[in-house]
Amino acid sequence: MSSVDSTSRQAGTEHHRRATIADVAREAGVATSTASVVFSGKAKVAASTRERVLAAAAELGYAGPDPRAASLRRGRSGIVAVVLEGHLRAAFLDPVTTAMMDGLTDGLADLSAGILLMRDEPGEGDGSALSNAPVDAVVLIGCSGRTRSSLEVVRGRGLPVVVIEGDAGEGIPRITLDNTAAAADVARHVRDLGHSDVALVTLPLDSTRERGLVTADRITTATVDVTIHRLAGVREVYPDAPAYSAAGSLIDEGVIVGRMLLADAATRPTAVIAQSDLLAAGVIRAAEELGLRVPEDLSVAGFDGIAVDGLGEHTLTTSVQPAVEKGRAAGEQVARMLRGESGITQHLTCRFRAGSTTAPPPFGAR
Amino acid sequence: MSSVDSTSRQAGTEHHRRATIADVAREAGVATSTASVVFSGKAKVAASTRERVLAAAAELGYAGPDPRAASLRRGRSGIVAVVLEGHLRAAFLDPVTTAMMDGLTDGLADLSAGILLMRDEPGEGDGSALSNAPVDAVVLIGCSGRTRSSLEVVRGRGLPVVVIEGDAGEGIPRITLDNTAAAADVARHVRDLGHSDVALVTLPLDSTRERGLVTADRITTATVDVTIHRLAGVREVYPDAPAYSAAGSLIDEGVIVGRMLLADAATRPTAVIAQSDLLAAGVIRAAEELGLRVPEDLSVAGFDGIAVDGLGEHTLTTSVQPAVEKGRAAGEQVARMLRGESGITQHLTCRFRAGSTTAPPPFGAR
DNA sequence: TTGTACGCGTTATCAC
DNA sequence: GTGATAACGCGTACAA
Repeated sequence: MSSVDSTSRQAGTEHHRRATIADVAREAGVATSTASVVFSGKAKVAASTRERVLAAAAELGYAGPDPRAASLRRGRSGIVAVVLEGHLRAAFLDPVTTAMMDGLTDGLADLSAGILLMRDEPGEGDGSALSNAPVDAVVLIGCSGRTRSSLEVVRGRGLPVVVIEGDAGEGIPRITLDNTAAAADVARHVRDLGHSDVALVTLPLDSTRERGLVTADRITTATVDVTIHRLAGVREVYPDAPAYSAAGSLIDEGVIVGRMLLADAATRPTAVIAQSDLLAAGVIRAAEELGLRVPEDLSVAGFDGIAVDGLGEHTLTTSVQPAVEKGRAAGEQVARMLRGESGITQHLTCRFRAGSTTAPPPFGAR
Repeated sequence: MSSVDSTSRQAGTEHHRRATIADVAREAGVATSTASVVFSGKAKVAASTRERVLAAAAELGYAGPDPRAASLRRGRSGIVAVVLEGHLRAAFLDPVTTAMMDGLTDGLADLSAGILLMRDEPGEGDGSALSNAPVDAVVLIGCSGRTRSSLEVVRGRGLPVVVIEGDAGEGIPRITLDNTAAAADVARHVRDLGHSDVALVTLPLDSTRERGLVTADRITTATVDVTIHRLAGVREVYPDAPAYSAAGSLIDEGVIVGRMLLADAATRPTAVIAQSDLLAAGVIRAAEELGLRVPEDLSVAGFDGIAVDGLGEHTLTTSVQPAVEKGRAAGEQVARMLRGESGITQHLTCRFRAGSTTAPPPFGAR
């Protein structure tokens, strides 16, 4: 499947030893501190001196201060770790996560810090990569039980931490969403349209990601806060609506669960409220397969307010969560803490958006 | 939209100064070197001594060696930079990229290196973040003209570099795909089924991402290698097939271009060959909208071999590219170069997969 | 097995 | 504006 082809010289196999700033200074006939300042720009240097230093650097092939040494001296590496759970692929499959990462890069822009991707590996024993990584701060995403181990490591090192959508305990600033209230908003919209026969599609309840009917038992053992909160919100309006959990936030999962819900015309609901836009898109797909028109025959609502690739014409009725904002807020808190100020917990709110996928129930239904 | 809620103590605002390994050694009544060895495990230490050191560390709240100092001393930071072009969100929207990132983490696993995400920011002047980041090596992804600036910086610093799907010039190891041959395979399959009336949907030709008919002019000014090569492969079999470029590798783009191709029954092709699975999925969607059955009325082939979320029943006829392998190979080359060996350019090959979306042309259609 | 001493490459501080 | 000096915190020859 692969073939080795040509070799190539390794970059870095130069003469002997890489030039240091001291070498450059000597070559230029100035003090090392002066050379340093030329590169950092932290003080004024005569134009002529600067020239000489730069010339010497070019001469010696010196490409600027070694970041490792600079980190040690400054006590800052300019890197912020982002800890995700599970495979990176899974994390980035979720549009909400990627939007959030985008916001994070924005929020961190002032620091011009890089983002170090890390998985929260439960099996990794003590060390994990987090203990050896030269990072200035850590952002924990979706801190469920598993992320706790990462948290210990981080606190032990005394690094600033921000948690997005999760609870890391006392004293750790968080970025949270009003999931319950927002879900209730969606449910009220559906109720106000006249629907009384409603089914719910939830995100996974726990790390087993089991697909199927959500029973009272399963709710009490659920561990994923987002799922729990959004479910609670809808249940404020529809206390008895049946709920089915999906194995993930995927269109195809929505299709599968959608078929389960819609297959039997006798028990078919007039509206489906899904806990994510991807699931909602899947439900719509399932409905269309069955020849149902959305929203005429079936109303479908989602959650997140992302642009679903492949949804086509429809504008989903949904609750738009400030995904980019979440990331930005986290980035800003990190910046604050690095400045020595205290981190602030922020609650962000979602905004209901009425789309074209919900309408009054079909005439005659219920 | 957001509300400040509660403040919290900043982690890291401790007593006075963080304990160092020297403090721990003193407290434990051993030499610093002994304490160091206890943490690194690079030599044998008497169990009793180890205990004392660990106890002292716990006492002082010492959480292990400072990674910044360790990096300087070792000359390694344990971080590999991955340079993507454009917004992170856009990059991670592409399933191929995320799969590749997954492979990269695997390939880098031996090094237990972290991945530092960086954008190739053309506007960022000289420095960019790359010059100040304490990284051991760099992986450049999709090195088109723009990534050149990053490349300069990296070479200047003498860091090992690997380029995935791009050409960075002499002496830089690359990971490439046999795009042309693989595309030709797909085209031959379609031809062997009996299709002679075929249309192509291509990826963007250049950074303008213009959507529309691909003319000879546009091909000569195209800059995206992947697009050019895959197009060339198909044209080996169908030299005169009309091609339409999409504005990106998205299902919705496939839908748009698909409609353009299929709207008019008179000029409708019997098969569409798309340059990515997402585009193919969109074309299928467009076909189904128009009441065409796939593959009975229209054959559709893609490229990539990814699992398209939302494609439902169909198994796409496609060329499966070793996306994860690409990442893994890059990771392995980085590992090699860090070991002091020379980097090797690797050509990976795609594997044709016949799916359920292609079939002989409808009876009567010439 | 344990201890001593040096240097990794910078940058902050203070004099000049 | 420039120069000398002292850390930054650790790893590791080398000697004991």
